[in-house]
Amino acid sequence: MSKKTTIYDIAEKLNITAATVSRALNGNPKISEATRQLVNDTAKEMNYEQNKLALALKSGKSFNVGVIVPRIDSNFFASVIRGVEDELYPQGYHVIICQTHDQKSVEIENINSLLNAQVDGILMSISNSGPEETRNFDQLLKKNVPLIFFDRKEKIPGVSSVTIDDFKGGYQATQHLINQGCKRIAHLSNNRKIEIFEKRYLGYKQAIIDNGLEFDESLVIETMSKVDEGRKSTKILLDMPEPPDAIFSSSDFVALGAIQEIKSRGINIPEEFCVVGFANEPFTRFMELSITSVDQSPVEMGRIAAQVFLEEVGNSKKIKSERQVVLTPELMIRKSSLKSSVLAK
Amino acid sequence: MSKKTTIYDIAEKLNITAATVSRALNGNPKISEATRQLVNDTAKEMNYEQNKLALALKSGKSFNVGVIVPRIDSNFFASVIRGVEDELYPQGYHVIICQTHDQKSVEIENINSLLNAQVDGILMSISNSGPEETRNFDQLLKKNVPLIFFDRKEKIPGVSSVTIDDFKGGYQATQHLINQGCKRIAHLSNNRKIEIFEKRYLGYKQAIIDNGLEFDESLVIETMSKVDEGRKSTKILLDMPEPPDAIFSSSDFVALGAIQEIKSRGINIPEEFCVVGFANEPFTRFMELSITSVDQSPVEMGRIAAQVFLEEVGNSKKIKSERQVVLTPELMIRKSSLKSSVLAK
DNA sequence: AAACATTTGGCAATAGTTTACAATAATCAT
DNA sequence: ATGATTATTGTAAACTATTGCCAAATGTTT
Repeated sequence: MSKKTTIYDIAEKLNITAATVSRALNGNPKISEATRQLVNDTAKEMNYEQNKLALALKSGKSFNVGVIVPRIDSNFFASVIRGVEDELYPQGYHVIICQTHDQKSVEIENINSLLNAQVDGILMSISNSGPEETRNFDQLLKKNVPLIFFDRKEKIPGVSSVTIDDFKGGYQATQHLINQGCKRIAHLSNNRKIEIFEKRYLGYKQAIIDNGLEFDESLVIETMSKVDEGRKSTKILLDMPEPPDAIFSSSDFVALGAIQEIKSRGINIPEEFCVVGFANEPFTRFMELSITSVDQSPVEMGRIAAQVFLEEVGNSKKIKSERQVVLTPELMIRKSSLKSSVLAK
Repeated sequence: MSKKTTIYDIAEKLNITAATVSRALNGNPKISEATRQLVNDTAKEMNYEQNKLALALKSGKSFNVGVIVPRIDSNFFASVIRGVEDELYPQGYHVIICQTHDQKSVEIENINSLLNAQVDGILMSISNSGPEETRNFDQLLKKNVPLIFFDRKEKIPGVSSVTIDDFKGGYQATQHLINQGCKRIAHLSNNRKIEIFEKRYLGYKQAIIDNGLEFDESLVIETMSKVDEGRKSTKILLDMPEPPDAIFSSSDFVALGAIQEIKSRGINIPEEFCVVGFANEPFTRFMELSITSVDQSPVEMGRIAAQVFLEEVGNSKKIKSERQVVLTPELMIRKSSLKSSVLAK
């Protein structure tokens, strides 16, 4: 209906050129104060609003960035996105969100789609399932579109990333269990082709070795990050001839499943069995039997990823410096792993 | 670095016009099969990708829609967004997400910002705090940008919305508590200027009246949707001379706070006191004492909101039909309100 | 009054794509 | 062979905003 007003409309009304209007609105010093005032007033009066599309086409900057995550309805990713938004919004950027549902094929589609939507950059956490085929990162890099990984990354020269120290997270969690007196600690991991899961595993392993405990590979099970899968894997562990007395899980959901299974067998937590999760999902705090977990400061992670992006677009021409930001994880000790005897001392 | 290839590049290479290339790529029937083939092959070979910005500028459609929510790190909103994405993505749309943190001022900024990013429509759930000032919906409507509310809506003529039947949700929850034998049911509401909270309240009230129980306004407390606020309000209720024997809360988080407070006083749930929440957040299912809650089918809500949007853009010229889709809530009965005696019968 | 400097704003190109209209070439009928 | 018809492609404008270059217009100096 009411067509949007353009600088041409303003120009026509004032009997000047669109160029002048543009300059006036942009505070170009070559415009007289009088004209500037007049233009500004008329613009306001006519409800003028700059068409960002035209600007984007002209300047080659869309002021949109893409964020690709496995899924959005998880607290971790939602929080990272929140961090990204908090940082980017004040700079005039918008965030376009894509979910991969953990499928590489969708991931590839998403990247293409964002690319021809002319995003100024892509922040992403890679998906873990699908064939081994290479992704289309080359395209991105060739087009000089900044790419920044967070959490789940891939080693690509020249690409920045923001992660936590997953090795340390795994180590801390395991060390904590050992401090609680646990002797036979199992690990519910996830697809270890993904760096973060491999590192959590390595941290776990190292802590066991450093403390002179026996490392038993059969106590490590790769488990999808779902409650039911956690139950299943825990069944296997508890049915072993020599069952473990603690579980360190690389997922809170899996830890929850584990707890359900353990309780259903009448085993007391934490007295007889300790459990530690990973990600510090809100429910770990809410549970009556609150769950010890490793916090990844997701909002902070998002903020920093956004900052790195801003740096890279700022640098435009300069040497493209690869940054690898590593945040420190924090172990949130709760009831699921805190033996009262230890608490007492 | 490697400049993106445009239709001009293809045209030049083939010694034809950009117009012909454009037509060939778009399957215009006026182009010979031979040329079409040639152009398509060359385009593929040169890694051509349509510049969506240019298209957007030309056509006036950006293929972006804005989604405005109070916050993204809540399962409900994240799930709605997921539904919207699922529906819109296959149609070539992208979703731009904005959070208001429940502040009207931010909401206004968001709308402006999305508008001059030339979004093709806005789906939103309004914020509940801030001054009473009118919002800038008029602008939207004048510009003929489709606006669709979901969940938290406002009554605006000509604007479609997707909600659940909150009255029914409130009624069902309360009826369920009455069926369990509860006699004195309190309600932890929220800002009742927001339609959904008002309706849940009205449903609650009606159920009480229909069942011949005494309606006591002092048992209704407006409470922000936070765990701690839930505890506070529950303290007040329990300290009353004639305390309630059940709580229907319009928020799961508040219900959780209530449960914490009740338990801390040694009152048994559900035997002595029943609690029902609203939203069916995942943790209500996970808790050892699982919480009865009203499911709002958020993913479905998002899908439908997206469908309504697609209809409206499709209609373009036709009569702008206002649609009010109302979904049916589902009461998920769990331990926090299920007395074993009743279970037995 | 002439010469020069300065201010101000117009012209036209640019970004990449689409499309109404025009033009050319080829085919067919008379 | 001429005109009519069709098939295919080209021309140029449009979408909106920005910007280098240039031209008036104004003011200043001698």
